Amino acid sequence: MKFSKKSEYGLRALLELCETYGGRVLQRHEIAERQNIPVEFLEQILLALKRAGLLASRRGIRGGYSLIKSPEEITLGQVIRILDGPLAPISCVSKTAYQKCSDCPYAAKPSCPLQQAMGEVRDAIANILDHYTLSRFARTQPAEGS
Amino acid sequence: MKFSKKSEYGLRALLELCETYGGRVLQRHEIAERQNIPVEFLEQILLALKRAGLLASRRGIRGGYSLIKSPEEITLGQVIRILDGPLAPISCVSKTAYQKCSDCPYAAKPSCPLQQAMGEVRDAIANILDHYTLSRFARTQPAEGS
DNA sequence: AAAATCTTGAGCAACTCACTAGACAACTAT
DNA sequence: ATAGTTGTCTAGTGAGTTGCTCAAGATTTT
Repeated sequence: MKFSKKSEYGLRALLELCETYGGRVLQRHEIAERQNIPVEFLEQILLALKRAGLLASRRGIRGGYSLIKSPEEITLGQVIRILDGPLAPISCVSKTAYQKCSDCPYAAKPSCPLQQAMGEVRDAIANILDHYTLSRFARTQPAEGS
Repeated sequence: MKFSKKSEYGLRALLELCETYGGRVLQRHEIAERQNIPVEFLEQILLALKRAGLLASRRGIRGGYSLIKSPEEITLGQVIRILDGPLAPISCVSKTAYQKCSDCPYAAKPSCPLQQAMGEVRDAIANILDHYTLSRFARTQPAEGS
């Protein structure tokens, strides 16, 4: 039930991009250094987020990445689905990527115990992550005491 | 955020063992056939559940496996933790297997946005799975209509 | 003793994860 | 224009995990 470094890095990168939202662009190495992420790996992540429409980028000497959607409109659920795929713990309960399980003897029957239980889990996870906005996420500030 | 075949097979096997709880033992090939699980793989799973104290086994010609804890006392959370490890989506929020994240810049600070969000997810998952008993699980019967 | 079952441990192909490398495209300062 | 700096794309790779198989051994019943 782990979720990947890719999502973790992606969310941490967005934390940085939130701070400069509406202002200047950030270059990959700035984000990578501040968040301690391997720069080439980070790049793939930023590219994926760009293709999904969350980020814009500019090349060249004053280039970099910037958020183009408001942090209020982006949820952690969206980001994780972009980077990690569906949230559902097994694909027969996924709402975004449903797939009938082939080997389960209950697949044909009207109700499957596993589907019932995992459906509840899926809903609980989605309920949190799809309502957790990036702005709330970024607001959890590391109280810089010391 | 997937969880493994191992857990899925384990839970499906326990479904069978619930039905004969208090009665006769079940042999691995019986469970394997009914639930459509590769028999040698199933074996490893049953062994793990035995070592964890959920099952007893007997060798020899009238041998097999049987539940030794009441289905009321076993939760899906327990089973999944035995077979798949901790429920937490990242290890810095695990209650059963906590591990400080090494590369996160917030690790030293009093609060980490990721920890906050993932902690909520962990709690939600655990809250469902640690209260979902095997007996409730097995009660979700495939209404055999047809 | 023989047959059936569980037990243990090793092995393995396929896949995924986390990351790296390198060629290429675009922008911009001069 | 062009050199230099940045993002873009595609492919590759080593380590680890998943899902499963195989073979030899231990234990029980008949």
